[in-house]
Amino acid sequence: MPELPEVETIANGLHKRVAGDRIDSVWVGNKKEPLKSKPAEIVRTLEGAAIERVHRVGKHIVFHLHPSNDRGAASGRPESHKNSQFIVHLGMTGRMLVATAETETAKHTHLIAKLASGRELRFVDPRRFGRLEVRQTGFSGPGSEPTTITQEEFARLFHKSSAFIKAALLNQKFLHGVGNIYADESLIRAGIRPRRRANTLTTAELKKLHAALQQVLKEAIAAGGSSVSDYVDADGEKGYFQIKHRAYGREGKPCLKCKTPIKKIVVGGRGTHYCPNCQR
DNA sequence: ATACCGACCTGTCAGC
DNA sequence: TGCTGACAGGTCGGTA
Repeated sequence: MPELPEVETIANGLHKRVAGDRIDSVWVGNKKEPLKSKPAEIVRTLEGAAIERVHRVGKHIVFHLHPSNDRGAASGRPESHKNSQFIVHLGMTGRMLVATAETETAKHTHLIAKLASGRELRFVDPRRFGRLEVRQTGFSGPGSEPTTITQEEFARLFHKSSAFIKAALLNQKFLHGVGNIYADESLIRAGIRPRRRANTLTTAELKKLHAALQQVLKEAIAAGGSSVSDYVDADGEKGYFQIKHRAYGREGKPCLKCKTPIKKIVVGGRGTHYCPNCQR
């Protein structure tokens, strides 16, 4: 499900709900896939920690933790606890829910953190492509932040890559947070074909792509932001509405600009939608 | 360095 | 209704 705008919406929603709360106890499931850190380390790091802040880095949700006075001090390792972070990647189907204790546990629940407020933070992920990790050091993500990168940095990033521009946009080591939908949507807005080699884009085209990407992400975040609360409810994503896609999922439908049917091809193993007329 | 492909998993949906 | 196969918004590792 989630790309940058969705993760941003979810992270903001989580921040509103659980910042200031404290994790009293943690249950971790026995499936190993979603766990990037050892279960015992996740439990040790989370239990007793206060949630200071929740925000998005790339496609990751980052919980900044803070040892609580009693347990952190009593455990004798307040320093190691100081900058710990709980990092969640939702993969394709992951969800972080804030539920009441009475809410029935959904199938494929892999982690439950009981909060001091009586509520629970639950990680549910049927496909188990998501990842849960704890760190004692800061996490800055694998690449640059697409929402804030300058046009110059953006151009520098792609200038030397001979990869298809679509693949380059998806490469999290360049920009983190851009997924399949917004890669397609930024390319159609910029009028650039997905199979163009990144290093063949002119300065003007890179400029257009940079603007298109930031614009489409901004619009999508704004759309998601209006339904923040629903996203992390136990009921899931009801109420979330997406921006109008111009390319993604519109194979065979007329281009909104020139009526040419949108084409679908595969680039880098991902379904890729574009307008053969508008994109060059 | 890059492209392609399978693998990792489960759910859903179209088609028969 | 039930089965099968294709496909899904993500990432990794192997191979050419």
